[in-house]
Amino acid sequence: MTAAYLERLNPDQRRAVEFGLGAGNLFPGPLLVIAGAGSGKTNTIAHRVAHLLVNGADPDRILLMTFSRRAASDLTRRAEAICRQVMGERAGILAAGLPWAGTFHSIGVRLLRDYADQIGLMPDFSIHDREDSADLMNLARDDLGYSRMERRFPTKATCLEIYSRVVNSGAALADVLKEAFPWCASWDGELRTLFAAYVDAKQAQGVLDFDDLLLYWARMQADPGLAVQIGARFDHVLVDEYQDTNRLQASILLTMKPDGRGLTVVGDDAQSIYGFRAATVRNILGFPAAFDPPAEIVTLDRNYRSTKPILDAANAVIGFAKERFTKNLWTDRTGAARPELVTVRDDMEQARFIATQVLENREAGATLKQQAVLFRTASHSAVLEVELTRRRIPFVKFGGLKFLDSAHVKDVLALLRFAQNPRDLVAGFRVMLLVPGAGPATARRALAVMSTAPDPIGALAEFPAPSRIGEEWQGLVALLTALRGRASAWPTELDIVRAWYEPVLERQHDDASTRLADLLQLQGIAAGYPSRERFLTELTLDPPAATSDKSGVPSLDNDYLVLSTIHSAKGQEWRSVFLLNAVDGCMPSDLGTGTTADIEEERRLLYVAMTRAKDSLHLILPQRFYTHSQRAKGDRHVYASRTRFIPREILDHFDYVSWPGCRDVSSAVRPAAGPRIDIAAQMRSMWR
DNA sequence: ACTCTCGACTCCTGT
DNA sequence: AGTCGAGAGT
Repeated sequence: MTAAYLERLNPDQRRAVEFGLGAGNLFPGPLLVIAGAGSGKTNTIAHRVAHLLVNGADPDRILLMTFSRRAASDLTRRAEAICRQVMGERAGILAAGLPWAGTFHSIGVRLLRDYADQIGLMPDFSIHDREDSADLMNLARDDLGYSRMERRFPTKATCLEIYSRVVNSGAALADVLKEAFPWCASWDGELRTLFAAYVDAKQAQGVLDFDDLLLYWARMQADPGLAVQIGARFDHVLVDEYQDTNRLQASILLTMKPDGRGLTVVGDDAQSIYGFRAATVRNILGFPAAFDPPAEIVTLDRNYRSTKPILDAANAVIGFAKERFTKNLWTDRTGAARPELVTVRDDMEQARFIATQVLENREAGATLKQQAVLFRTASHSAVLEVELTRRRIPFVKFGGLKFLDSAHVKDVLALLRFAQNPRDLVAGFRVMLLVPGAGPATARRALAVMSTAPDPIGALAEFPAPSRIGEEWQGLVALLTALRGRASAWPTELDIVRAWYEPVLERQHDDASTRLADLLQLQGIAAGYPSRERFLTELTLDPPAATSDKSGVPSLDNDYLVLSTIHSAKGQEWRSVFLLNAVDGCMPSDLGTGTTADIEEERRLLYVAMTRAKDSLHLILPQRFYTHSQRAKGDRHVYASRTRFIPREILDHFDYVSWPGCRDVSSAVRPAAGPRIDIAAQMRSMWR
């Protein structure tokens, strides 16, 4: 069968698709595909999956792990489309899609629920997200008395970060402290005790955190019997974005397919940007040598996305990177425009420049959706968001604070989770504090009673709440009993949850009506899931990524500008890209410039941002920007300089302009925008 | 003993 | 916007 669909690929892509699959051989050795930015990576993986299926692979026995659920469904859809073209009617075998496509974490959950019995785990465990985990860490921290130390003990978030890093990197606590958290090194012993208590608490409550999903999976596979069993479920294992996996994920992979047969990993070491999550570029750099004979390497270095001047500039930036697979992307997309370094006075001007430019682009024929504004840190876009709202330019923001982070949404989810798992202390705590008159002490006592009772909700009904607490306590008990007894079906049970919660909302927030709208939106999302447990699990693992401006979520067919953190922009592309704050202190962020590795990661981050652009790229350099909340005496500004990743030697890859160009004369006379001194603050401080 | 309220302080990236 | 600690209030 001469396959027409293979003709569309370039020779390297074709090699990656066909590797090891000739002449009835269905179980090829390990393959590493180094896929540069814009090199048709997704297309290539989709073709490889399709090629496997066309050659008779069983879709139920293909494990496809990606970085996000969206990437998984993208790939599945494309592979299906190719199969339909090639196989016509016979593609019916793909009716169920690829059942084992998802993120490491979501696959982990499914396997753990399957094998729960054999590893002593309750199959209906609940999953804590980052903040729940931090809250539980805090409970343990309080119990141990660490919150009342003479010297301040690390915050709950820091404790969790340290714990997480130890787990994901497989390093010793002492080493992690020394390298990444030197200011906490003296707490070594206490932290160890704390982590032990944290683990005990999770187990007593039937709760797993994100890290556990990988850790339990890895431990499960450390058992030779189970490793073989699980490995044998899959003929092919494909992993995307391999540069952003950590040690734990690599060990899972290697124990599942020790000889590498059927194993394909794809990634780009130049785009490794999740080191802070313990991802290590070592995984991809060391992949070939993990096998004997070593894995085959295919490099995709032809870029189909960007014009030559943009690509040249990006190559120049990454050219300074310390260590990588040698590869320089090339393209035959011509184009005259070099990327622009645009100097503006401050972040107000930056916002004005972008709004103006975006509208100009639209006049010239680019839709808003074909343009994006990228930034290092979610808060960097605040001024721009105001400006866009003022000019009525619709936008959707990816990254940063999310829908699920707002207190009222978390309250409702905590209610559902507590009903689902009454031993979940974090959920219980949160729920009980909603009742007026109930504080931490009451909640603790009630939860203590529940934790030992065979029927926790029943025990809660018996619990003698202090008399100052009125009927609302009984109302909560009634609600939980109803949810526990499945008094109403999913998702209508959210109606009774909302009925109970609305008065709480009114009492606690001034803007209750906006928040109520969010809850209705949550209910809409809930309707998309078949059951409460699926809803809770999948929402935790795959939360909605975007927040939009206050005017509500633009529906998908509307045109809107994309604002995104660079991290969330991974894998995407736009005709025109603007990068905010391309200055030192933002790129690299002055928070994480401790080690060389940190700096190198920031360099790759800039590279990722630049390679999102197809036709036009603007890097904005505010001459100064304001740092907020430093002093009560008024905001201060700092003078910024161009990011160190674009040194003088490579400046000839850019055009250097300042904005507003033609209004220079008037700006020489007019006072600078933004407060130079905060007189209002001085007035206030006269009387204090 | 416990809850509530207020002001000061901190905010990077995310499965 | 949320967290944390101090101090007032019941």
